[in-house]
Amino acid sequence: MMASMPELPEVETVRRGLAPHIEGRRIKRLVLNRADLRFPFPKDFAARMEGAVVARFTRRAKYLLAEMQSPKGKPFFWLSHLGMTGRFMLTPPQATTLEPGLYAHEVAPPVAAKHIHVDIAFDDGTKLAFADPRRFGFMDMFAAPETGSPFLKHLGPEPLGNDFNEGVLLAAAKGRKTPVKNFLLDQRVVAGLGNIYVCEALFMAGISPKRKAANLGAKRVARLAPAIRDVLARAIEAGGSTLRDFAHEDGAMGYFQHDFKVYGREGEVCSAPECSASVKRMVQVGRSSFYCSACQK
DNA sequence: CTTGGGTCCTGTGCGC
DNA sequence: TGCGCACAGGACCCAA
Repeated sequence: MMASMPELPEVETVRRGLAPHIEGRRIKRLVLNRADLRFPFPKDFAARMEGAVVARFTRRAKYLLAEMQSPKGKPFFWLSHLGMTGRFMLTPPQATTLEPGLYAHEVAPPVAAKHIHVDIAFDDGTKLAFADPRRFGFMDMFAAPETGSPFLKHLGPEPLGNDFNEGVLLAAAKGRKTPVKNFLLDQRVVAGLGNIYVCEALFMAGISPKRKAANLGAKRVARLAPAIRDVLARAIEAGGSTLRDFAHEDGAMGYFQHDFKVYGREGEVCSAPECSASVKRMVQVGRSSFYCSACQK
């Protein structure tokens, strides 16, 4: 079993878990326990957040996006990125203790107090904390998405949305000399994939991570686009089941227990039927690629 | 425009 | 047993 890093499916699961608890609630108080995460918090972040209502809690790529309704000013957007180890922890109004792991995206021990960087209190008593030991996460604030934030400006299509298909992928791959692995990690091509799901999608599509994007060809792209969608959709389903499970047994929620086919399985026998090759690992763009050289061409 | 490399951060797990 | 180091990862930034 492997804890998974927050890529699109994990972020979506966090969104679904949190949305019903915070939508429509007003932030009474927000406390920053430090001035920065990966980047500094926006100027006057706490002051501008206080008093605002979370009108809608959405997602774009790996970003959580809250539409905030401010009584004293214009609506704005609050963006959060979980980085590698970022987690939101929710305490419902009646509860007295923080519930560590609730909506966390990975198997993790309780977070030390020193890693809790943001504390939010809502007007109904709901509390929300953001913890991130490695501080690869960050938050931002802006008036309009797409134009207002450097993080959203150049994002490609949502892989599960209507704007993503083989045609788009094929067009984007044209002339790209970079390996398909690097190509799919490029958020301008398709938004929300990370190292794990790129490895899995390429395995599912039978494509070598080393293949140049420009040399994919229509046939492989026709396998790749659905593979990307399938691998993400199934992971979201798995995340959804962890959300449902939590309602019945407390404690273990939000923990993904994905069964990856190649990721993290170096040396193991390939899971494809009839294939006896072993899963290989190599480094691309400074990150591990796991693949089966017999199945992926 | 494309591509590659450096940087940020810290807990974990390995080898010696 | 303890130390040092590679590794995990996303996204920005800069240079060529």
